[in-house]
Amino acid sequence: MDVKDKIIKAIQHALDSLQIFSDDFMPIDLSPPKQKEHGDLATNIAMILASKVKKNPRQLAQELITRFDLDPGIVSHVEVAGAGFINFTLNHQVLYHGLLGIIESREKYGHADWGNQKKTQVEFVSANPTGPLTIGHGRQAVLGDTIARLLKATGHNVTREYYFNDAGRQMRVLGDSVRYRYLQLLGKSVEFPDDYYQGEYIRDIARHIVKEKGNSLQDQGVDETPCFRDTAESIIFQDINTTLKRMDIHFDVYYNEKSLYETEKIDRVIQELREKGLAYDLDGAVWLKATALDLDQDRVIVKSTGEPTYRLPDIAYHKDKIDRGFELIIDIFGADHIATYPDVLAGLKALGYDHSKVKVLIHQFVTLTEGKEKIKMSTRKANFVTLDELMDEVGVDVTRYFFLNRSMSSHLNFDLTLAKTQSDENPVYYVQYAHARISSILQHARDRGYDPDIQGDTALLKTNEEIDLIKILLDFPRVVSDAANQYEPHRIPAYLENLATSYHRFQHAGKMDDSLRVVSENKETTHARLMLCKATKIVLANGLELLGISHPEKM
RNA sequence: GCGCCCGUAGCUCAGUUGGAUAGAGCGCAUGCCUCCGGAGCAUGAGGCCACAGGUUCGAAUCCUGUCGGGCGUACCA
Repeated sequence: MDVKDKIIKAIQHALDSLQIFSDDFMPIDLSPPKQKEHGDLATNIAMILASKVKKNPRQLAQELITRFDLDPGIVSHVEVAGAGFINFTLNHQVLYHGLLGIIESREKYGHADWGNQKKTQVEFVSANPTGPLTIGHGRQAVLGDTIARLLKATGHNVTREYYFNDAGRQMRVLGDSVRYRYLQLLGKSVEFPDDYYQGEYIRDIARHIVKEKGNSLQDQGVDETPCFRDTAESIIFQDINTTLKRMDIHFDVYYNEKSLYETEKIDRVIQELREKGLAYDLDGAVWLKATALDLDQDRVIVKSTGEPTYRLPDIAYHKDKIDRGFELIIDIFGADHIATYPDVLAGLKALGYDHSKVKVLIHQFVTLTEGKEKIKMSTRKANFVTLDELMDEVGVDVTRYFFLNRSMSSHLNFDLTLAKTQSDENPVYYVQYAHARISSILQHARDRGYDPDIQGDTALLKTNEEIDLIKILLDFPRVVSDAANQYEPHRIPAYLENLATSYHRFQHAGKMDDSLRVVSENKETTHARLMLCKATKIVLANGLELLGISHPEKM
């Protein structure tokens, strides 16, 4: 990576000596070109500056490269190409050196420390306990967990948090739904309301209550005994946590909205807003003067019934996050919450807080299809596929990979029949297979008397397949840092598939040509190639680890 | 009506923040192992990057408009 800095410095030097200064702060772009014929790194600087200094870009590029002072031990070749690109080819020594670095760093390879242990919170899932987690929640759960993993790997001090509310109207309806099922189980003929929770799990909870309490609650309304609601909540929450654990997702903090009331944080927010003239009364309700904060309409924060709307606790909650010292606060929401967060940010601004610490990531919905049928998901109507059902069907690794494979801003089309029938052709197996295959070849080498931990002469690695593979391995830290920095986990699977392809190609070469076999009579090449295998295995494992996906030794 | 997201191969999706000849997986066609894992490798067919303008050396990417789909636009969360 210092290699890149050295080249940028050389370019900067050349520009200085030509008396070219770009006054607007413009970083010099130096990135790997798409095609390998164009070298390892390329810059477009000559094309960008050409018009400013009134020169033809190619000519300017020529002038620049004659002024470069680069160690040939680092950059073996520089050329002007295309419309004025400057392409750099790295000396293989740089690659060999990097390869050794991977093996030394092991499970730390790809990790970085630019997060500076910044106190970071990732809030996700945050589903109220009204039913089992669905495929829709799954996308968010996996995204949130993986973003947390990426941030941790880049040196952030990460807290995973789950925010929930077990007090509102939803929970009352839930409790009453259970009560109705309970009465039905006791043989009462009561009609189950259409807009109540229809799911089978409600019956299960009711059965549980019958078992525990018999018919002793048959004359109790939902407001007279907390039993229906509390039992439902505790069973459902347990269920949610079991599902999350199954996906290897663990939260550090469960934050209950209720506590915001108990500690009077809600009241204080209203008071403070009033003092600043940013809240006012109208029609018996309390309004947030959002128009004074560049939003298009004012919003109710306390209803005329005296109950707050979701906005108020959300503002108080985010204020509390900042008060707890978080310097980076990541909220992961589904597209249905798109309208709510500007009010929350405006509220924070109104309270004098730095809302730029809050990053709101919106993921689009999962549209579920079965063949060509589109299924509308709704917890209330019991029209959903649970995450557990999905994992039963395709397994945890496939489930996680499926959600991570695509960018969160794109709508995810989930074809159930396809997921079931093609599960063993999922690209996740392709990546895992490469890892297992390496384990196997390392074992094979040991069986033949080789010690894979002996350091070989890396300079013997020089076929196209070997060099390409090393270059991809060395790109891993950049990919991880970019993925973390942009909150885009899907870059990791894309990278891993590419890496797996490159590895398979490398090992396959030995099938076509004996002199390219990894394990052979030639001790020197064998030791060198085993190092390449080991380094690849490390990167595959580290990458899969970041995704929360297993990296089996055997499949 | 207004706001956000999306429109790229038959299907599902990438596209390194504006770069060189637009990619992968699945599906389709054709090849490749007596020995390191065939859950693999190679080759091929398949594209008006939704459409129309604009910005510049250069646009799938940025701007404007149109069409199509999703989600919002609550004194629901």
